[in-house]
Amino acid sequence: MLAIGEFSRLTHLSVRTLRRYHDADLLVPATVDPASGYRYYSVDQIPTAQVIHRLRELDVPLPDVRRIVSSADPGARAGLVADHLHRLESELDRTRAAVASLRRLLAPEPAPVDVELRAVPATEVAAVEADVAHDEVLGWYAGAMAELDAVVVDPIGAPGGVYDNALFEEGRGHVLVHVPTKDAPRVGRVHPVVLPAVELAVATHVGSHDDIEVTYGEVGTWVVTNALAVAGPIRETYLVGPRNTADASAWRTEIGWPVFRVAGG
Amino acid sequence: MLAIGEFSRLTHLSVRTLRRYHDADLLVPATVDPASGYRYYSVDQIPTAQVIHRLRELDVPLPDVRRIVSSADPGARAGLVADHLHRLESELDRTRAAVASLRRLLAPEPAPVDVELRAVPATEVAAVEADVAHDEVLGWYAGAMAELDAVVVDPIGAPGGVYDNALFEEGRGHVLVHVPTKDAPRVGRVHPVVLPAVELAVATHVGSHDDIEVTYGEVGTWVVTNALAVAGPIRETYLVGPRNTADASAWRTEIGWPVFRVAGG
DNA sequence: GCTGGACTCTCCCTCGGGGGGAGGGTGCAC
DNA sequence: GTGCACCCTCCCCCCGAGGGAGAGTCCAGC
Repeated sequence: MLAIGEFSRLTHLSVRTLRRYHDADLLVPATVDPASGYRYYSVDQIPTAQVIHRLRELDVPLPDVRRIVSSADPGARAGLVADHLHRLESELDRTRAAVASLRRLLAPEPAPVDVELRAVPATEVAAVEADVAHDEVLGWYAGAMAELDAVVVDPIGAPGGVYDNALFEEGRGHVLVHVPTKDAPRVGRVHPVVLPAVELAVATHVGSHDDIEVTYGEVGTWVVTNALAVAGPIRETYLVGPRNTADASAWRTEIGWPVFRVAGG
Repeated sequence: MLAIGEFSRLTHLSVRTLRRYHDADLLVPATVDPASGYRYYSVDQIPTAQVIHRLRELDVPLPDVRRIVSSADPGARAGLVADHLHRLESELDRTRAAVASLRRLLAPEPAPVDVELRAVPATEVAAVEADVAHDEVLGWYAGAMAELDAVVVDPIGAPGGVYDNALFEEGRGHVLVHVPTKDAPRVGRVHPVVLPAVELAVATHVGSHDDIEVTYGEVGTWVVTNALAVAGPIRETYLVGPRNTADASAWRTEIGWPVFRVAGG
């Protein structure tokens, strides 16, 4: 039996952290003296402590660590770990995107963006929609678009998306992806939707979506300087996207922001 | 002039977050109505908001973000950003190491480790020492070892290190790297040191240092099961290391833990 | 000019995974 | 039997974000 200080020395986890792990039911001492409250650990607990240490280095949340170390079945354990490695990978993607975008934002002279005002009539489309959290949008989008592609055989234009502002303001919001078609079917999640008529401030973003926010900013500036105000969910149209070419620099995304004229303008 | 809600819509930063950035002097509204306290932003602030957004996605701490966006000189700004990208890279290394180690920890049957007790006499060495934070050890080590290599021309053995336990328990501690030699010089940070005589529990770790903790655990278990206790800073000896071969799987690191016999043993 | 509703303000609580330190009880070698 | 290192619990702080209460403000429509 090892006192907490000695166990700390053997595992390179601080005494404080060991106590917290006890409180969190993550690494319970082999015995606890009921009179003094002293924690005593067994040498058998060293490997467990090491696994916990590594998982925490990967920022795995404590409840998930508990689930992993308390799962007896090595197969299930490997699965849980694999899940977290996937999460790390997607975080890595996010980091890569932010780095790329930052480079362009800090580049000496960003290319100017042309913004125009366009009246768009009400349009019937085949759509899939849901309430989605901000960091799940990419995954949800891939699934929804695949389903649309499978169901809609005669698209009459480029696919698009409609993104509620709450998605950005509150981290969660309504998202809709669509393909324009006559007689939209009603299969699975796919169903017909009529997108309402709006007046859009439209700009075309060229290249990867990593720095699409730059174009959003340009549109926003244009909208404000032209005495307009933003009035509804953002529309995007994927003129050229991953389904057309793997070369992200060739992608063309139309960004449309519903606007209305401010009284004072 | 844009009210906070509109600016939020244009930048995809939440209203809450914008207020916090104001409090933190990070993104100060162009004007604040002194009577009502209402914040009003200018469209010129959109690009700044976007840079901040990206930096935060990279987990750059707010004070550092402030330093970056408030530095007028683009050169200095690029330098600050580059520093953070370096930090991201080293975090990535840490993640890689933790993943590799985790894989080995969860591997079905880890190789057994031979531990032996060895009396080591007092030894004179040429050393470089400092108080270092845990996450700076690797960088400090590289510099110190390079200086030792440059100064010590006639090493009579493999280099080594002595690591205070506080390094692990409190995240900061005394570290010493050394090369055994006769008549150690006193040049720059290099100076002679006599390592005291100790009794060491010694094991040899084979392979990359990513999972050296596994061997530490084995030594710890051995120490305890042999009725010994840990008594001082850890010693490592780099029998075969990066200076000998780039093939990490061939590295051999001797781990020595000073011990003394427990009375009851 | 008034009213209603959307918008904004400040202030405090919560969360997660740690660290610092106070104040007091324990274990054990001498 | 005494000194001292060790251990205990408890509370506060940190960061960067979100939730919600309660009150004040802006402005379009009437």
